[in-house]
Amino acid sequence: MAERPSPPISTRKEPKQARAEQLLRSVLEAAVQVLEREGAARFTTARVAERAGVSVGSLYQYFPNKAAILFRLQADEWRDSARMLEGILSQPGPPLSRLRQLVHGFIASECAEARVRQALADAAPLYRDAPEAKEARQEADRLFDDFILELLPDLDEPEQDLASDLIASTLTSVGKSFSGKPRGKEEIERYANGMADMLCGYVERLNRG
Amino acid sequence: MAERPSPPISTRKEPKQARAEQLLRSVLEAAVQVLEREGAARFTTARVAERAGVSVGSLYQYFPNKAAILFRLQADEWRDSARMLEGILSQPGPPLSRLRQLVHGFIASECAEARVRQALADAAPLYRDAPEAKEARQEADRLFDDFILELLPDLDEPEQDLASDLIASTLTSVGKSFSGKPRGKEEIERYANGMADMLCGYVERLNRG
DNA sequence: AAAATATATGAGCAATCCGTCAGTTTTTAT
DNA sequence: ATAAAAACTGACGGATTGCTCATATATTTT
Repeated sequence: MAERPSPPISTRKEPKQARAEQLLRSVLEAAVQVLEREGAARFTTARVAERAGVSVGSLYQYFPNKAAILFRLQADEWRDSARMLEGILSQPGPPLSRLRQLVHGFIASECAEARVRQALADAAPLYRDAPEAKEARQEADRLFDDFILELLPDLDEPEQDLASDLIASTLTSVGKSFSGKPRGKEEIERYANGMADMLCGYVERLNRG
Repeated sequence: MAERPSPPISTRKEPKQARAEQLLRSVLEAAVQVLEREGAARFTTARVAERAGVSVGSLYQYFPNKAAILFRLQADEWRDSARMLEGILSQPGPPLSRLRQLVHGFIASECAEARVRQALADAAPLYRDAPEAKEARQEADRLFDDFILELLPDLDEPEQDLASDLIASTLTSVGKSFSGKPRGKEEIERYANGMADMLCGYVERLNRG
């Protein structure tokens, strides 16, 4: 029905010695570098291994296949997003101003490592349909839904869901599209402000009825 | 600096006989089918040729490389978008109601052939950085900017540009993200309404000052 | 120190894919 | 009918890539 036969992505073996952990770190770091410098199309296990100063065989002891490396990088970023959401959710202040914070945070983090994110998105078909992907998103999704609940407390559930989808998509996809070209610092600021205006306006409108 | 060495994408030869035109049509049709049924990863010149009932060599007489086929499909869709924009621009009626039309049109067309669009987006790295890509977008971009001018006549140019970027990105990227999963008919309607509310609210807010 | 376990290596296999080109067939021009 | 031009064919070269496995090294345990 979908893209590729959906490769197994779970991790293969846990490192039990210190050098193994170091190796794993090297591989992940090298993976990021290869993505950034060479792009998704030239992202190769051989190249990652070479850049990490490690043999391909070693790499395959801790990752069952190429997709697993990419998935791991993406999952780590989803975790970071979840942490950011947590931070903003736990802070005091009016919900709308925290929505603004969220927008700025998302856009900033997207632009900060734009090339890696772009390459990771280009490689998405390799891990997108894996069952592990849904699970990995869940934490961030749940936190975001909590936030929406706080932003739109008086709405029916179906309308809440719709707004949640819409706002989340806007944050992630529009951010990605914006970070496609390299941007200056104050350009980023202005864009984030515009997007925050748009989303806050939408939330206010929904709350008014 | 970027992804692939950016392959040449211009068309190779014009068909001068009727059967050649037919062949070209067969290839393009087959290309769409391969994208839809097999996805971007399995999109191969050999497979396209086979499905078109044609030899690879014939295919390469009218397309210089694989990317050119994909680019052609994408360019065709951009042309379709431009036509839709033209249609909406030439109609009478208040600008905001036409923005709503635009939203519904974009979302509907994205959902109608979701699988092909998705696959085409997955393959984007192959043609994205080609110089022809910018040119192919231009018509639709220009028309959209005209529309923004009509929606936000009293804004300074930098703010107009920002709004244009933001609204265009929302239309395209959010639409794509929404059509990622298969959707029911009235679900699409509701989503388009939500997005139209959001964008119209934003435009009103900008016009108010 | 010796055995057992964990880790690392990298040559090489199997699969795939893009694109070419020498040769054939069809259409058009003369 | 003959020649020239256009279109079509598909086997094949060259290149890349994902991943394995027999072997070697390092670490821990006994």
